[in-house]
Amino acid sequence: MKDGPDIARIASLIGDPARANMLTALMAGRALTATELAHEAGVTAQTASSHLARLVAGGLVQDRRQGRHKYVTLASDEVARVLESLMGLAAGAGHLRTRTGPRNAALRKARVCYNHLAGEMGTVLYDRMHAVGALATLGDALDLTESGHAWLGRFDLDAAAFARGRAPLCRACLDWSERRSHLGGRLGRAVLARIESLGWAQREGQSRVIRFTPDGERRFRRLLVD
Amino acid sequence: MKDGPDIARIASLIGDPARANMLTALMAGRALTATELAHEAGVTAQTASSHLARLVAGGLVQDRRQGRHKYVTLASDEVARVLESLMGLAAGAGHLRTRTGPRNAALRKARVCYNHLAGEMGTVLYDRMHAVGALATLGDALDLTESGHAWLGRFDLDAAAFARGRAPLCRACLDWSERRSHLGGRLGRAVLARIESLGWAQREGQSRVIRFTPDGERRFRRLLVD
DNA sequence: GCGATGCTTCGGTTATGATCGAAGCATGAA
DNA sequence: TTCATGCTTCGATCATAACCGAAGCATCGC
Repeated sequence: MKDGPDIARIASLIGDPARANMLTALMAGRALTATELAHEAGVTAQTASSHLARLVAGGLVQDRRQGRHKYVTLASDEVARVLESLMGLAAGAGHLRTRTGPRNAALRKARVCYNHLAGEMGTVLYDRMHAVGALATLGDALDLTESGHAWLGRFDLDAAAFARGRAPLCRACLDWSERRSHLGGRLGRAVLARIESLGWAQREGQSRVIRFTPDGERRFRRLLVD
Repeated sequence: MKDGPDIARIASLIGDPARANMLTALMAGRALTATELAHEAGVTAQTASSHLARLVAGGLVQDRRQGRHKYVTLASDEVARVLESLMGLAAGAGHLRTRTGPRNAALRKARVCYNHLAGEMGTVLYDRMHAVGALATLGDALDLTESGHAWLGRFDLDAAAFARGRAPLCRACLDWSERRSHLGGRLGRAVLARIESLGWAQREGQSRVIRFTPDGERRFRRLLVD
């Protein structure tokens, strides 16, 4: 009756529609200002302010003041993963908020999950890296293997260059549309950044959609199978 | 602003303290009756009835009538995993509902997560099976390898005997106390059942705690390292 | 048949919190 | 300085839903 962590506390935080909209918007990985989030949630600046105060107190988001702006981001990758898994449940229960349309198809194809690549393209990458032995799971710690370091050369990425931070280098993140894992962590972020800097794909407006160019997708897929 | 599944819908379901208590109680894996759940939640039978109706409608639990009783279980392993990950967030935010005590230590050591073994003992099993190559991850699909089938012989378990069901045979489930994966899925359930039938451990009362006997723990650990 | 038990429906009370208008307080620009 | 912008605090309104008492309806045991 009273063992374990207080699950209701944070669930009720996510359970309010306005706050859920804010959190969903923050899944795009960008830092957003308080007024931008108010707009996303469809409420006035005053109410958004109180919502944000609660989210900060609950440890779900972080805020950073810069001049007269207040920039807000998700507090951690773990928060993003919980949100993603909740989306999986909601989608499975058949309660999509939007009818399936072209916009939704694009979301399923490729989108940003906090700061890394998700959707079909994300899982393809993850699966391939596993198949060639670039990734190895030991316990829950997903690790980049020796050959994985070399393999990353195709992307002109040097894993050794990443400073050792507290956040894990690799992270398996469950994808709500594909129902499988994709690559998260600092490496996931780096790969996405690389794809963008190569001009293979770019984020669409303020949404989570990542739009690959036809040529970009071809190059990306070829890089995987070679 | 309005893409993706309706996350607030289910989060608000979990967000009510009474319902959260019910769901936490159901994490023990047993089917509970409506009145038992009312007691767990600390509310009267009437209010529990309406809460349960909501949980069923939301797809979080399943109910089965038997005589004049109503037996309730979690709807799926996925629900259990989401709850477990929410506990991880809540625990990380430092908002445990109970002060750390002997009861809590037992919970961290070994407990049941829906229907499989969690806590330190669960992660030890998972790590070991990975280390000896009994488990392999391919994409998100965790799989039992050839050698894994043989390895299971130590437990007198024959994976081939499990009927092929819709639920995956193996499942990595994130542990809120250990912050790592443990073994879920039908195999996880079978292993726990085996441990119990061997008398190595048993569930404690109505809680989630699994109490190993000194001898049982010794045998279990020896089986892993041999 | 009878009473007891388990669950549900109905009605009404109450508390929580989501919301906004208006005013206050910073910061940055002119 | 003065004005505009971004955010917060205060106060009040209002809707939602959590809750229980009482009554209703099944099912079980006798």
